[in-house]
Amino acid sequence: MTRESLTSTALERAEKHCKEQGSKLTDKRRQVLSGLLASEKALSAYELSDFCRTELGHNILPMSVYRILEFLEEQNLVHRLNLANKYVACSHIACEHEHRLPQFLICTSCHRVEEVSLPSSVMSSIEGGAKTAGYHLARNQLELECICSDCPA
Amino acid sequence: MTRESLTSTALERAEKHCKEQGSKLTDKRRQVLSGLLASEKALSAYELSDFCRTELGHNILPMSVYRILEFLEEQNLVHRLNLANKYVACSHIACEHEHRLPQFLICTSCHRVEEVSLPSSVMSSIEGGAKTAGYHLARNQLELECICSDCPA
DNA sequence: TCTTTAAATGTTATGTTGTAACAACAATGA
DNA sequence: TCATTGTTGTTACAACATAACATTTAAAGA
Repeated sequence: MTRESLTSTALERAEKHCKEQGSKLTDKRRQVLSGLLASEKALSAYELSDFCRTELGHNILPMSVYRILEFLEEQNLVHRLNLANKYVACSHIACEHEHRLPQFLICTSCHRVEEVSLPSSVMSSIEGGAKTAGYHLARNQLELECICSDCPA
Repeated sequence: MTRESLTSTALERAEKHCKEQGSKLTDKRRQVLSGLLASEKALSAYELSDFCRTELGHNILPMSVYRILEFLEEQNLVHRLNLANKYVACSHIACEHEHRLPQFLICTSCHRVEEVSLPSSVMSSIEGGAKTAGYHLARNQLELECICSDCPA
């Protein structure tokens, strides 16, 4: 399947998903989401604003991008990477997977991001380690600084 | 042992450590490090500049704090938390432990930080998961968003 | 000791990221 | 139509981080 058709499938699904939640995927929101879907790598809000303008011809100021990303994140359509202060589209919008807790491998060199699911045994043993120290996980989202196979070590 | 004596022990060790590396723990660097040691929680460079001035009477501008933190991080005397953009003193300066790969439990509510060591089996299984996806870990530093026992869930 | 050099810190300016507050506009339902 | 709510536009500003260059301090050699 081409990237374009994947994107349009994802946008359809996203629209349907929003409708089910009683909210709307407006034009601007669709533009921001399609920007993220079109990007190979994680983008900051400012980068995404630039990307939408220069690559897609959509003029969306950074402030709006922030608001829209916040909305999309609530809808689980995008993920915020706290380690990089950047955003990625959820890689499961266009597929039928049930939504699992996401873990991210972030290439610190080229900012490519892979969304994976580590074995639940790993997550539970991390949770156990935290509990021993008197903490509990606030968020089952793991972000790992990596180097991807395309980048020199 | 009191907090003060722990701090002075840590400063002695830090000075010795720097000497061995052929570098120097200058007055300013000592002041910044003692600020971090005195703080209960992770601090940003600006917060640390304020803390040094108001609590310790040391006037160190943020620009200098950044430079000094960079130095201290190279010496493994402080750790930078990318998840929070803040810094903590290494909790093993004053003890004789061999230095292990650090993992951090960060309370997102009060910013207290616990430096722990998860079982190496956990780390290797994470590493394995990354490898499967064609990535390898750039940094064996794990940062987890948590809630500590003092904060309401 | 004096001089030269390098390292550390001071200073100013500016770039980047993120949020607050309010105005304008659009969609919806009574 | 009018009132209400949600969305986007606009301006201002706060917080975080770095660049460039000046000044001071420390170290090393003549």
